Amino acid sequence: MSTGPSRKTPRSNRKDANGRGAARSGATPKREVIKPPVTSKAIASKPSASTPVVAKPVVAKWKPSGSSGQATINDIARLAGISKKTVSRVINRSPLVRQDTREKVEALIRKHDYAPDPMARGLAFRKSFLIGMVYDNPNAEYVVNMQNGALDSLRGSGFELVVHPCDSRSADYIDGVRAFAVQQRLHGLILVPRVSEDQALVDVLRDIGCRYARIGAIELDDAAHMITTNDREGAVEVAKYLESLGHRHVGLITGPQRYLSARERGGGFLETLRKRGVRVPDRYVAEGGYTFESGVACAERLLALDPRPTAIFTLNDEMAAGVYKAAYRLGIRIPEQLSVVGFDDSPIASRLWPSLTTVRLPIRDMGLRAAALLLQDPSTASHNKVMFMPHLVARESCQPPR
Amino acid sequence: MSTGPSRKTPRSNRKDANGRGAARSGATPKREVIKPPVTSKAIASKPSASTPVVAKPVVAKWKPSGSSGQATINDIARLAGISKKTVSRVINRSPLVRQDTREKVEALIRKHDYAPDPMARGLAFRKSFLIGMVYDNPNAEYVVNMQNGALDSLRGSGFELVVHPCDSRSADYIDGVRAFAVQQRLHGLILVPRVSEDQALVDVLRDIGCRYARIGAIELDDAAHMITTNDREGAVEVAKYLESLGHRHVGLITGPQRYLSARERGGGFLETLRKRGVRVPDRYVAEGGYTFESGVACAERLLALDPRPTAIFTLNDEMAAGVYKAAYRLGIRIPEQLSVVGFDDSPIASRLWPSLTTVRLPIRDMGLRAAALLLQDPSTASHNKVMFMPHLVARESCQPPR
DNA sequence: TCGCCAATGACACCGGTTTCCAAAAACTAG
DNA sequence: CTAGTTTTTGGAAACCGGTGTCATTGGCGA
Repeated sequence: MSTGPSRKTPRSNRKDANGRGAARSGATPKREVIKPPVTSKAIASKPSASTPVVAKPVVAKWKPSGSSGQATINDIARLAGISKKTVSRVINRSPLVRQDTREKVEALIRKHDYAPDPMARGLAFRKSFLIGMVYDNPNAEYVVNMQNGALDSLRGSGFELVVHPCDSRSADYIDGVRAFAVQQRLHGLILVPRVSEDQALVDVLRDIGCRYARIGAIELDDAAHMITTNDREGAVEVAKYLESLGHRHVGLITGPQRYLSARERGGGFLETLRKRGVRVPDRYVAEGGYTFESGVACAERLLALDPRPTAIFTLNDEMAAGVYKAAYRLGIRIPEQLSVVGFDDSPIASRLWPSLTTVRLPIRDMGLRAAALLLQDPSTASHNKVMFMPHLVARESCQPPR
Repeated sequence: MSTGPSRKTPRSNRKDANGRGAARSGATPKREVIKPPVTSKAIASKPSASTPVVAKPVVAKWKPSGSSGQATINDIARLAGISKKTVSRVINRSPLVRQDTREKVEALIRKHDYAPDPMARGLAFRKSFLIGMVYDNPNAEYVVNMQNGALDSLRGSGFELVVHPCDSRSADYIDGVRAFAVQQRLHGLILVPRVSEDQALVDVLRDIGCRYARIGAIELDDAAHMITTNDREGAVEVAKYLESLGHRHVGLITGPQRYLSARERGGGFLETLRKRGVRVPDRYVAEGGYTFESGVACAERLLALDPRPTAIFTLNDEMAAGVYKAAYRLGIRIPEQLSVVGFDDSPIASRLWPSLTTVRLPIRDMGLRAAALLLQDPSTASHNKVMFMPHLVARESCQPPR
C-alpha cells in the first residue's frame, strides 16, 4: 500500500500553496449584483439557424463532454483559456468582465450552441427557471390565449411555462399549488381568474415567498403584480351603445355575484343606463351562472316579461349563445326584434348567426404582460399594476328597436 | 492476477487498502436497477391534507435546513439515523433496502412533507422531470383538453408539463423544439396533431434521443408511441347514419387534403356511402380549410346545386357552424330542409341552434394515455400503440329528408 | 511606494446520485 | 460449532454543471 496518496482532505480547509491570504476581511463584499439570467439565445440570435453542434477540437485532448453532445461551461472555459467562473459571469451579465473577454466567450457560446443547464443553474440559485400558470377556468380559449401570451414573453428568456390546472372548489387545491410552487422552486406564478380572486391562495403564496402576478381581478392586496381589465368600462360602453340605439326596455343577465367581474360589469352597465335615464327594474335582471344553459333559462324568463325587453346584455358570450337559442325557440328574431350583446369576444361570438356584438378583452396581451412582470428584476420593480381597456366589437346582433 | 481487478476503474484506480478484493471479476456489477423515480406524493398520499411542514426536532441540533423551510435528504437521513444513500434508495424504490428501514424512512418523508429537489435529482440523472407538449393547433379546446388529460397522468408523479406552442409553417420551428428538448433535458415530448404529422421533426427527436408520443396522426415510424383515433371509423358512422335516415343527396365539406385527418375522414365517409348505394358526385364535395369562413363559402356553393343536398357533412364543427350561417342566409331551415353533421364535438356544437350532431373524440383520454406512455419505464415497454374510437353524438341537426 | 479598483481565479457548495468499499448478516462446508 | 464465502446494508467521497465567497493579480493615481 506504499502507494496510497492518503488523499483524505475531504472538504478540508486546505489553503495550501497560497496559504497566507485572507488578510483584510473588512472590505465590503462587493456582491457582484447581477442582471436577470439569460441564455445564449438571448446573448445573440444565431446568425444562421443551422449551426450544428459540432465541436471543433481546438485544444487537442477535448471533445464535447460525454456523448450527450452538449457543451458544458467547463468546455467553454477551457476553449477560452479562462476559468469557468468568468464564463459564468458572462452568462449572467456581470459587469466585472473585460469587454474583449466577454466577446471571446460569447463567440464561443454561439459557436458551440452552448446553453447553460437550467437544472444546474437552478440548483445553485435555489430557484428554477420555470413560471407556473394556475388556472381553474372552463373557458379553453381564455386559457390558451393567456398561456400563449405568457409564452410570447418567455420565448428566448430561458424560462419555461408549466401549467397547473386545479379545482378551486376542492378543499385542498391550495395545498396543491403550494406544493407545486415550493417543490419546483418556481420563479413565479401567474394566477388566472377565478383562482386569482382567492385571497387565501394569495396569502399562502406570499407566505412561502413565491412571486405571483394576478390577472383580471381587483386588488386584494397591493404587494403583488396585478393585471386587470377595466371590465366596468367595457360594460359602460355597452350601456351607452344600447341607449344610443334607442333601447328603453333592457334586460341584463349577470354572472354569479361572488365573482368580481360579474359585479363590475353588471354595476357599470346598470349605473350608466340609469344616468342616461333608462330604468332597469329588478325583474329585468337575472343572475346566470356564466353557462350556456343558464343563459337559456334566464333569457326565457326575461323574454316573457311585459313589456318584452328589446335588448339583452349578457355578461359573457356563452350566455349570449343561450339567449340566441331561447329567442329561436320563441320565434323572436335577432336583431330585428331583439338586440343581444355579450362579453369576452370568445370564438363563438363570430360563429353565431347573426354574429354577436360583444366586448373584447386583450387576453393574450395580459398574459404577455404578466409574464414580463414576473421576469423583471424584483428590485427594480417599476409599476406593477397594469390595467387594460376592453373595447366594444360591434357586429350584427344589434339594431334600433322597432 | 489475484490482485488486479483490471476493471479499469474509470477515474482513480486506487485499489488501496483491500487490495485483494474483486477476485471474481466475472460477477455482474449488480447495477441496482431501479424503478422509475417517484416523489413523496407517490409513496403515500398524505393521510391528512393539512399536515404542516413543522419540523419536530427529534435530534437536538437540527432544524429545517436554512430558512427555505424545505427539508433535505440529509435531514431525513439524520432523523432516521442512517445515511442519505439509503434514503435515496428508498426514494428510488431500490429493492436493496430492508423493509423496516424503508418504512421508517417513508414515515419521516411523509411527516416532514419532504420531496426531493427535482433540480438536484435532474442534475444527477442528467434528465429533467419535465414532459413537454408541442402544439400548433388553432383549436383551443383541443389543446386544453389534451393538456388537462396529460396532467391527469402526471399528477402525483413528480413530473410537470411544460407547454411549447410553435408555428409549424416557420422554417426553423424544428430547431426551436430541438433546443427545447435538449436544453431542458426533457423526459419526453407529447406531439399534438399537425406537428405530430411532421416526419422531419420526428427524425430530429429520434436523433437527439428524446422520447416522444405522437397523437392522432397515422404512423410515420414504428419506434414511437402512437395514440391515434380511428377517424375513418367515425366518418363511417356518420355515413351510415345519414344513409339510414334516408338521405340520397349528400354534400361533403372536407379539410385540406394535406392533413391525414381530412383524407381519413373524407375517405371513410365517401366509401361507406358508395358501398351503401349513395353516389356522391364530385361537385357535391368541396374542400374547405377547417375554418368558419371556408365553411360558409363551401356551403353556399353546395346549397346552390340542383338537386340541392338534403344533408351536409363537414369534417369539423367549425365549418358546420359556417353551414348554419349560409343556410340562415339562404332561408334554408335546419334540420327540416337540411341536415348537418360536424366532427370533433367542440363546445360550439352544443351552442348552435339546433344543436349539432357531431363526432366526439376522446381528446382528454388521449392526452392521459400519451403522458402515461412517456412515464412508463422504456425497458418494460408494453404496447405503445393505442387507438381510440370516436363516436357519433346525435343531437338535433338531423332528420329524414322531406 | 502605497492603496484602491477592475478583472480573474480557486474552491466550497447547491441537493441529490453513483461508485467504491467495508462491515454485518446469512449461508455454506468441514 | 467454527471458519470461509456470499449476500445485504450503509458510509465516504466523487460527481452532475453551474454559482457564491473570497483571495489574488495587475494597473493606476496619489
